[in-house]
Amino acid sequence: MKISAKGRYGLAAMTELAENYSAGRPLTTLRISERLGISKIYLEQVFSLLKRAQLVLSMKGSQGGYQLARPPEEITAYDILSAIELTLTETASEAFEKLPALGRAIEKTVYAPLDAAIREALSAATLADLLAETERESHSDTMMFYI
Amino acid sequence: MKISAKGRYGLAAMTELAENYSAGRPLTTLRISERLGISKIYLEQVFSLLKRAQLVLSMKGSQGGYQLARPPEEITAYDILSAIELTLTETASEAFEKLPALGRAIEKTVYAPLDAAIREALSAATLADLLAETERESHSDTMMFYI
DNA sequence: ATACAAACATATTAAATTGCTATGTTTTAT
DNA sequence: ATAAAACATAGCAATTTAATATGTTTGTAT
Repeated sequence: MKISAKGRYGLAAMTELAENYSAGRPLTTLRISERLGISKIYLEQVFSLLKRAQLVLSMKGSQGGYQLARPPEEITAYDILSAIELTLTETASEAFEKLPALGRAIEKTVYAPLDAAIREALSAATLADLLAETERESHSDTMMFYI
Repeated sequence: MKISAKGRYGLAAMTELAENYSAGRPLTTLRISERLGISKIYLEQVFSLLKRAQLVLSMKGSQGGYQLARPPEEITAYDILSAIELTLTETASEAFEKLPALGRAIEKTVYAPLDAAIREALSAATLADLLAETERESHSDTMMFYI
C-alpha cells in the first residue's frame, strides 16, 4: 500500500519531460537524474518500463534521449504508475481455499471497490496538472523572498 | 500498493468474529485459524494489532478468546487495515530535496487524492457488508449442486 | 489447589521485494 | 572513427514480509 521510489521517480521524470514537451528535442537520463538528484543508472531502469508501456519515445545515439509519446494532458498518473508498480491493484482471491465464499466476499466488498477508487483517483491526475502545480509551487517558493 | 497477507487475515478473522457477534461468547485464535486454514501463531500476531487498535476485546484464560469491540456495522475495512498495514497511506515528500516544488506538486496532485480515495473506499465497507456478502456467496456455492 | 487453556510477548529465521550498482552492448549523430 | 546516448542483464545489499519457535502470564474449571 505504498508508492515505491521507482514510482516517485517515474512521476518526477515524466513531469520533467512534460516541461520539455514543446522543445522538440529529447532529454537525456543523465540530465534528468542530475536535476532530480538521483542515480542515472537507476533512472534508466525506470525509463525502460515507461518505454515498454509506450509512454515515452526514445532516440538512441548521440543527441538522443527521451520525450513524451503523447501530450501531457493525455498521460495520467495511473498510466505511469501502472507501468512501474508491479501490483497497483489487487487480484488475490486464491487465498482461503477452505472458505471460498469469504474469499470472494473480501474480493467483491473490499478489493474491487478499492481498486476502482485507486484507478479513478490516479486517472484524474494528468501530467499537465502535475506540471501546472509544480510551477505554482515553485512560484510560491520564490515569492517567499519578497514577503 | 498491495494488501499484505496479514491484512487479508485481519479482514477474514474479523468477519468470523462478526458472524459470532450475537453469540455472546468469544472465539479463540485456534478455532479461527483452523477455519481459515492458516497458522494459529501467526494469526495471534494479527490479533495483537487488532487489540492495540481497540477493535476487539480479549478474554484470557480457559474459555477465553476474542470478540468484536463494536457491532459489525460500526467497524470498517479501513479500521482493520489501518490497524494492520504500516503504510496504508503515503506521507513521503521529503524526497526530491533538490526540487521541492516538484515534490510538493506530486504530493498534492497525486498522493493526497489517492489517500483520500483509499480511505473513502475502505471506509465504505463494513463488517456487516462483508458478512452479508459472504453469506450470499456461500449460498450460491450450495445452489450450484441443485442446478 | 492444580491443571489446563487460552491470551500475550519476544526472538529468530526464511523468503520475497526493493533499491541500487556494475558491466557491458548497441545505435547514431557528428 | 569517436563519443554519447539508449538498452540489457546480472548481481548485491537492505528492507520488509511471512512465518516459526519458545516461552510467560492469566483466568476457568475441576
